[in-house]
Amino acid sequence: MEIFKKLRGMRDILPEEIERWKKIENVFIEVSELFGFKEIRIPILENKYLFERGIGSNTDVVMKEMYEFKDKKGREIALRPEATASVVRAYIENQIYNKEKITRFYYYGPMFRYDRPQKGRYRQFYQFGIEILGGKHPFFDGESVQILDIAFKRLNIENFIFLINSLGCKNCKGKYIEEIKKYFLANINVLCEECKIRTEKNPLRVLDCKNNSCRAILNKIPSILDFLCIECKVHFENFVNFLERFDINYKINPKLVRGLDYYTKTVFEVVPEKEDIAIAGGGRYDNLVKEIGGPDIPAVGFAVGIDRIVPLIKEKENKNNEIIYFISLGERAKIKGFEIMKKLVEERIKVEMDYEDRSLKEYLKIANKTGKRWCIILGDNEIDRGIIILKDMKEGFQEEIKEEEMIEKIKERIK
RNA sequence: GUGAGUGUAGCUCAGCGGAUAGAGCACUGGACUGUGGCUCCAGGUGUCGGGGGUUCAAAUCCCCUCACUCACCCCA
Repeated sequence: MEIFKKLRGMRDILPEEIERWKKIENVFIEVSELFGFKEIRIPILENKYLFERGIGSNTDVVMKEMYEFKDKKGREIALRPEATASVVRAYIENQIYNKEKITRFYYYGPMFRYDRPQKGRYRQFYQFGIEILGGKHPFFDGESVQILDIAFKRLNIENFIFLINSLGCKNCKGKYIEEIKKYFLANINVLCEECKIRTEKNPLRVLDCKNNSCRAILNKIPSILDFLCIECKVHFENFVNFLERFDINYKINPKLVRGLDYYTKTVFEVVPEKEDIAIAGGGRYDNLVKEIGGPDIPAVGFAVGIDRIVPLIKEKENKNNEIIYFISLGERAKIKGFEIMKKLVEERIKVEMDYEDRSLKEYLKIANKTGKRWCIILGDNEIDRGIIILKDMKEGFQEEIKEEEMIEKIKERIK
């Protein structure tokens, strides 16, 4: 018999880990909602060209990491590699810009990229993200960063830093690209193979190449920050001032470019200190809405990699100890026991029962091993006397409780 | 897509040409008949990832393949 195994890059998240996931999700949802964000749920499948147009057809994400296929009618479909393009599509399709000036969305769900799996990287991974549509003021950028900062701190993640940069608008970004392209062409023989291609297709990407010979010539390259037009420059300064004013731990990195084409002006990444894996990333995308067929509307947002946050959360509480383990001995006790169990459930008390015929000793072993603190023991003796036994596994203490007083007493004890 | 490492009991691993493949933990039963954890005793733990080759002899060496892990690329 063939044993089926999960697909490469996929994973099962088991109950003992779920508590941490839920905690993280809830913190991000809560903080976002406090800032007036509303949830949007978008499809996992989209027209493949939405991503090509939105993210950029020369990006790695689109070129080699997209799960794509044809459906039964031959339509070109892709599993979303990220959510921004979909959110913007929904924003345009539902004409939300006609309903409000500023739209604040948050989303949460699985994304798919056909990557080689490794630490903190999966083919199905989970992102929480926000998008603010309709605002061009740098404080919207600041707000995004602020939400991340508050959420991470609430999760007791302390040692992280925001790497920030500005890519400028269409004009200054374009001028800068021209400039560095000329420079790279002049030094083309020094560049690695990859970067020779990048010089043609996406010169910005050469900036964060880790190859030594490429890095050597990058030292002499002008900073993009010196190419910003007045508007972009002021925008960036205001953004930085915001970070200063609100005590955000940040560092300007003029080489930070990011792999998605739609970014303009502000870009940022959150990196835990002493690690070079980004746990969140985002920035402004003032041209994207127009690019995929909507009106000319500026926007900013971020995405957090939940898979990468989970290992940073320490606590691992055992939630099992709040479930009462109901031990019923014999057939009579099973029926009577289920009656009692139902009453407990109606009172919102967590309880579980094992209906197999086991000895009391075995039941207690199981309770102990699975970390239960409380057991209810019910056998013929107890039924005849109209009582139940409530046992505290932790203290090794047990008491007889009259059935009529049961709910009240149990609530009191297990509180 | 490129490179490196690892696949042996349910788990963590040892064994690295030689006999019937081992340890700890976990598991099952008993000492203890309706009272767990501690202790002691007894016991299954196995296609040695899969296929092929070399050899008198392969878990061990070689080739192929698959899976996992890590790194590069890129990203969350």
